[in-house]
Amino acid sequence: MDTRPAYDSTIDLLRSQSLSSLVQREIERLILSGEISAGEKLTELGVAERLGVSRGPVREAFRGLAESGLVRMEKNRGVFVRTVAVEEADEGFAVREALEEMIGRALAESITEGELGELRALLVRMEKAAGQGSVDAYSELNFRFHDRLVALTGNGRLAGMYQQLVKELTLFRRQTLARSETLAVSLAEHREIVEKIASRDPMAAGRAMAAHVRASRERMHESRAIDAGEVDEERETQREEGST
Amino acid sequence: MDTRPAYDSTIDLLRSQSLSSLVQREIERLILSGEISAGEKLTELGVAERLGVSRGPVREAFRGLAESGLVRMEKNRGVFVRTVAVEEADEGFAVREALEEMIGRALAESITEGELGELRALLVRMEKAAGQGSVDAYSELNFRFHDRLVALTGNGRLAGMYQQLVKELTLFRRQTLARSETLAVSLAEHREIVEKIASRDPMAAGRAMAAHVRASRERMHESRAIDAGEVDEERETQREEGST
DNA sequence: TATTGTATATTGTTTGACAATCTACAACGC
DNA sequence: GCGTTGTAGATTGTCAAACAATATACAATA
Repeated sequence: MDTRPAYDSTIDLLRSQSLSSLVQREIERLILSGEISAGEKLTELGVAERLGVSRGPVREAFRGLAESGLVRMEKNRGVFVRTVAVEEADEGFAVREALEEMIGRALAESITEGELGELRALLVRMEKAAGQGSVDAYSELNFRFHDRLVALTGNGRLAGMYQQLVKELTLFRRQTLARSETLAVSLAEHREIVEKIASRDPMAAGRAMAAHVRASRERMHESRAIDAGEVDEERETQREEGST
Repeated sequence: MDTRPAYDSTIDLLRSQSLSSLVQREIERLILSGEISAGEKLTELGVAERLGVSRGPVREAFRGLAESGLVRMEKNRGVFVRTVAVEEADEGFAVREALEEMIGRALAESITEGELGELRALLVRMEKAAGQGSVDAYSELNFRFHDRLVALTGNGRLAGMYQQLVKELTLFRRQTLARSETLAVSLAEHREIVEKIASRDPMAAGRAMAAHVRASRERMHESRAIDAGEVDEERETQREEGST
């Protein structure tokens, strides 16, 4: 009865992964990609039918998502995709600043020439995307850049917390640097980061990372201010979120 | 706000909390208090009968606990209380160092005289406990001290991540500074922290916090080394963990 | 001794059931 | 008209029973 393309090799996957985990990951994907928007209510039956499973695994997935902060469960009312207020986003940015500073310091001491080359290759691609004003491509590379940095530290716990934070901030707004004017600025900051890491100066690298996060947060606030001005009568939760 | 013994008015609680949440919190308590020890296998039926509920809520609780990192789920094998290797604990300490540094910096800029008094009162009690060589009392106060610090930052996200980390480190070893000889050293570090925060020097306060975490990690390693020497033929997972 | 087979326990998932609660809406009284 | 009350329907929270799939322990076999 259920021959949809996306769920073909389900059998193989179920040999190693529980169905609940797959459901959880799928819902997470739907949320982070924006196919399910913030604030939206999720019904057990609705998700269960959409994915072709029963209520049980869906309930379990909900609990996992709630624990990771992507949804909010209200007893007898349902689960809602979490909405992140700007104040919460600021808190997240503050923590991220501390983590990125730590990443910068660590990498300045441990990075290899090969890894530096990898980062510089990413920079080249970011430069190209920025030159073309391609916000989507740049954002994707930007994400990859930071993800790679934290991975290079070799600290799994750090990477886990970092990604948890990024998910939340993604939830807040999927286009932090939506304006193509800011791409060049952002790119320069990334160059500075790589440069400081390459100089093997932990404090300088940490400062560059922290400064970048602070600047990102500022850009986020500016974007918000601009949007608020344009829309004027702003109804934040209902506004259409542009696709990426 | 919630000063009831524990299981007084279960009915009231169920009005606002789902049974799964309560089960999850109870299992978490059992784990962190050591009543369930690291590495132990938890069966759905066993926990369900122990708490007088059915398998469903227990499964959900397990998923929540797995997401928060306290248990590990292996498909078709069961859930196990997570064991934290020393390498993982080190990763945790590294992240905690970054977070505590952030806390120190923030508090140096925002703390009030009243809050400082509160911290100094805690220091007095810690001094007393250290003087009596009461490791248990000191550890408890130590925990309260740091918990209070992060709360004073007003950054909820930071507090959340911090507590998540502390839970994991608790899981690793419930007695980090088990040796009464180190209490005085630890106390001095805490005094230094309060002093630097009081001096309103963010960088100095951050450094004091970071240094304290590094020293704590060192003490943890020393304790381990001593234990290993005593036990010699060390079988880490089976060794008796001292109460508290 | 190593391998294979088998019994048992546990997990993973489904289904059905039902009480509790929320939500929306209609009926009612003022 | 407007606030209150009542009711119906939907959804959640929990339980229970069932069964396939898998893991584990142990016996049988080569």
